[in-house]
Amino acid sequence: MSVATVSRALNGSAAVTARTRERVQRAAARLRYVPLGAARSLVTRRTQAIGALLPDLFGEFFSELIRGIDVAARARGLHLLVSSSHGDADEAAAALRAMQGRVDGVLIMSPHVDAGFLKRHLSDSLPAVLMNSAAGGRRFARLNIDNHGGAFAMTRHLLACGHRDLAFITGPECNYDASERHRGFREAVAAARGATSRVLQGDFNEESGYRAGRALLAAKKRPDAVFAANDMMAIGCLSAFNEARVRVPGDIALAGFDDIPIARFMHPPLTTVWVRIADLGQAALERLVAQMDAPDAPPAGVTTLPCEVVVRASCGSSGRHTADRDRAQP
Amino acid sequence: MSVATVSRALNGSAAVTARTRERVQRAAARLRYVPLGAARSLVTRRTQAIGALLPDLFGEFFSELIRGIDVAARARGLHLLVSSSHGDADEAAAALRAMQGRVDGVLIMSPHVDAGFLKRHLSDSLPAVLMNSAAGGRRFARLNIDNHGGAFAMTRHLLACGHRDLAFITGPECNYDASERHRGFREAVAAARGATSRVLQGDFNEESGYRAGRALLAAKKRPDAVFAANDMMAIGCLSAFNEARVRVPGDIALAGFDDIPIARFMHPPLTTVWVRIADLGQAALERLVAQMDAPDAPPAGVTTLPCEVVVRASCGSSGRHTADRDRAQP
DNA sequence: CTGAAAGCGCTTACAG
DNA sequence: CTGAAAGCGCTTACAG
Repeated sequence: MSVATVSRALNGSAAVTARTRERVQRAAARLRYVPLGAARSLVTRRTQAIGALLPDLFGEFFSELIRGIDVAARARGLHLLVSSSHGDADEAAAALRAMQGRVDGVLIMSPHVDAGFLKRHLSDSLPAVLMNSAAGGRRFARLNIDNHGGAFAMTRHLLACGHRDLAFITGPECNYDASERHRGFREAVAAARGATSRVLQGDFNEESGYRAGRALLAAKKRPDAVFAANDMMAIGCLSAFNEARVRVPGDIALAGFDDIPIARFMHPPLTTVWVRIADLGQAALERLVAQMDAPDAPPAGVTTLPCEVVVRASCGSSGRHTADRDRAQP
Repeated sequence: MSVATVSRALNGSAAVTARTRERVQRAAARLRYVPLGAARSLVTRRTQAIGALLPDLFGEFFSELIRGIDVAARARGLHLLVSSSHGDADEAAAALRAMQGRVDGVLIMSPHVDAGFLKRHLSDSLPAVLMNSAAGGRRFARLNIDNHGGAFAMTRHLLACGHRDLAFITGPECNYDASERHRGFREAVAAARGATSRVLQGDFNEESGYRAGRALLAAKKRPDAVFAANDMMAIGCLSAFNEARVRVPGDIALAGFDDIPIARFMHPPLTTVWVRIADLGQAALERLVAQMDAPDAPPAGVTTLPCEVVVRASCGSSGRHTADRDRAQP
């Protein structure tokens, strides 16, 4: 039996008798034969792998995101190559270059990425989808969370609860999500009469939220409500308040962003903006696959995934309420 | 200039003049040429990639673990292929088979894996390292957390705090970490005079901890202390206690396991067992690389990483204390 | 130090 | 339906 026949049998070609296919499969199973990916890729020009370039892996946000990508990738028989934790643009560039020629497409989420960066480091022929990125232009498909809308809605919610003196804990500078969330906050405050606000710098980690919380407690006048640009910082901030016996929401209201799985288990359960993180990963992968299948199709443009305010106990009452414990796990 | 020379220049072969190398590199940069991984792999028999087979990706444990693996892999120029979320042994087997021929080695952490499974689905020639696995035998290197020792030490700590009526929330059945932690608890209780215990079934997710907490509150007699087999469940349990206005540690002490980054930000901060999760991933990768470099070396045996009880506020005082807020982030 | 040539293990027209 | 043969893009002895 020739290698050609074996190849056809294993790859499900129609031009093989059932008997032959079966014999081949049996033998392959017995010998635990697995075709060498490299050889196959060399001739098919497909690696059956996609790459994910991520900024970092701290916290539940990224485990959710990777999970969404992984599930969608496996459903399509694609392998997932991850690369993360690059502190600067050079490391991100190296990671991106190293992926080239090893993957059929890349998913990119990185604060260091802008149009020029991509032009320099990304082959024109490699399909790519940007997640939560300011850059993109016409060349790249983009998938964004509605950071601005979510932050705007949450700020409106805080105002509707009667809070007037608001504080915002920002994410890292130059981070697109962070700046969009900040913008949503700013605009909602500007549109409200009699509302004042202050801003504290954070970096999306718990520790920076904790520090911001301490700083707010030390201020001459404490705010009515604190809106942290993500849940991790809100949790850090909550920890500072709890430590100081400042009651939430009795003394200060507190809100986050992302609705990471743990948010509902806080004390008090955290009011936050629900982002379907895993869905973002999944949608991004599917967008990428579409691009890989039709490389000459027109660029896909920007898709924005909606967010939703999830009202729990940390902001005081506002009339509305969500029976959250009953909501299915994402 | 021949392709051979280009290849040598790009791969750092000594047999090339500096001038030639420079010309090649300049041209490669200008054309954004990246050697095709598949072709290179085919001839070198190295993919420069390693695979990580993980059971799931929920929560901070896995984001920490992947981070540790990723950092160590990048330091060695290796790509990281992840595969997770397989609900049963068949899916895990498919994932493992699909990786074969695409990676130079695999890191395996999966509750579905035992000696027979590995024998059936893993090529003899593929280096592999098992993390937190009961299986292994002589064929595989293993890297385990000292689950038993950590749980034993934590239970001793609870007893030293004066608690006598203990409850344990277990992890999923058939999970090695879970059963080892349970064993540590059981043995420490058995060795203590006058101590009683009860066990509640959990599955390592917050929700199951929450349910266990509710069940404990509904019991005729509440325990003095609850030891959850991981932090996620402890957090869920804490949420149930907080909701019911049961004070921790005033009314019931509570301890977890893993010391995920968020544990210290709970209210009260969670006493738990510190596991250097990222270090586990990193150590496993280094063990794997050693095996890849010396495939004929004798199998490495079992390494057990120590754990450490981190005393925070959730279990009441015991004399000892850890200045935890000051501990450097891992 | 450089080049010509073989060969890695597959897939896929092309014959038969 | 099956097989012989070319070729994918690299690396690496082997000559020169």
